[in-house]
Amino acid sequence: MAENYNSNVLDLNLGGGNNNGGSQGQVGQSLRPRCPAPFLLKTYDLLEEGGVADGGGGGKIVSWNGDGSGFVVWSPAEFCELTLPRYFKHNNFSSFIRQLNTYGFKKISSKRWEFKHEKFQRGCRDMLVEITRKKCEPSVFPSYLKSSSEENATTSNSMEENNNNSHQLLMEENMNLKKERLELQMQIAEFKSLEMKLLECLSQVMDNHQNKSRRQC
Amino acid sequence: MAENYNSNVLDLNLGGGNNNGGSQGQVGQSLRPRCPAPFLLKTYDLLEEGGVADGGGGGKIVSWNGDGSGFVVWSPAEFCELTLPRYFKHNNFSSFIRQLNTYGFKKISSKRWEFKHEKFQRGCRDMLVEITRKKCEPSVFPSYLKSSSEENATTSNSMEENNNNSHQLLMEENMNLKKERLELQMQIAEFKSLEMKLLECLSQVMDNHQNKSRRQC
DNA sequence: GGGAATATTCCC
DNA sequence: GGGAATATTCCC
Repeated sequence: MAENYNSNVLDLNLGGGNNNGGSQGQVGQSLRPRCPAPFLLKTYDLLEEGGVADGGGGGKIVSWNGDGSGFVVWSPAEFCELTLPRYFKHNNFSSFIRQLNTYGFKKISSKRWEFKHEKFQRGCRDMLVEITRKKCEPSVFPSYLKSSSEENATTSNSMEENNNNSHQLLMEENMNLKKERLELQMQIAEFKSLEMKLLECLSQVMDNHQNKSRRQC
Repeated sequence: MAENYNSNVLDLNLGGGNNNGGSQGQVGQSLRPRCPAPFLLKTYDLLEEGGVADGGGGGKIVSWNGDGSGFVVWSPAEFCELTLPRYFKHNNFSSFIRQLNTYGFKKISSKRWEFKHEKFQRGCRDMLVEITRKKCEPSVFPSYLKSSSEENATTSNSMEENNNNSHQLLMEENMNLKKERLELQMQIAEFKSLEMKLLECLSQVMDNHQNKSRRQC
């Protein structure tokens, strides 16, 4: 039994905020949260417990796959009805899938509901801390931000009434630019910290190398 | 009875996304959502129903205030235990309060849990659509950003002639921001190339190291 | 799959 | 009270 999660889908205090990182730019791979996201812990524990052992019919509802490198939802219907509500505040398969995607899991079979994540493996609960939510890292900016940089031409026709409007637009663009600037500055901060770490690493490796060479003389 | 919301706190499909506005920049008050936020509807309906009529002891749990201009949670404990879970996915008073604040309600008594919102009144369910989530409209930027955005605040007194002037200033600031952006982007490009070189260097050193070790065996 | 809105939680 | 992270939902 695992009534430790949601008794009645209430009394739960694991849900939202995670004391991860606070307000620190949080560099891609560098800073590591202290504890895994609640979603990951719940999903892991749910597997350790077999979802709910069995759905009454004797068949498994959900389990690790053969080599523990992923997991399979054998019975989506029972999974939704019996398993999900005991761990989460819903019983929708799609919400569960949405979370899997958010954390970078991949569906690896078209024939059954099997999912994998490099850092989500049987016996490796400690590794969960390595899994982070996908953030929009590569092209940092929301789609609506991209436009503003190129189309400020404002094909103004009716100048009169266009005044207020264009002012509004300018203000908006301005705001977006500032937001963008902040994001760029944060990226730069991250690069700086990354560079520092790389240099440190390099110097350690070289030190290490030298020491060994010396010892062998 | 109002088991129409959360039977077992599940089966609920009203929760999250609201088909309001789509992806349209959504300027302050202009675009009006077609339907009120789920939170507002639930809170309104919960009042129409008296929370759960009474808590068994005969006393009201929650109700409109005298003139219907606000509402009072008479018994927070019962409200959490009995009312909240029937309408929401939780039983935490603080989460309920957080939502009230998000939608701009005000606590109007230090002696009891009474809340008001101009557009939240008994008999005016249609008015709920006017209530919007507080977004970070006024000072969009995190505190540490404010500096630059306010330096040009132009404490506008003489509105008339200030129009053109502020427009001019905005354009200028805009231009500067774009220039700045370009510079930041170039810095980032450099960092990327630097990172690449460092990583390459590191890998060479390590290769080198390995080879030597091997040779010395 | 993933963007984006709302909901819930945690923390100041 | 409100900022910000995670969760849940809706929609493309």
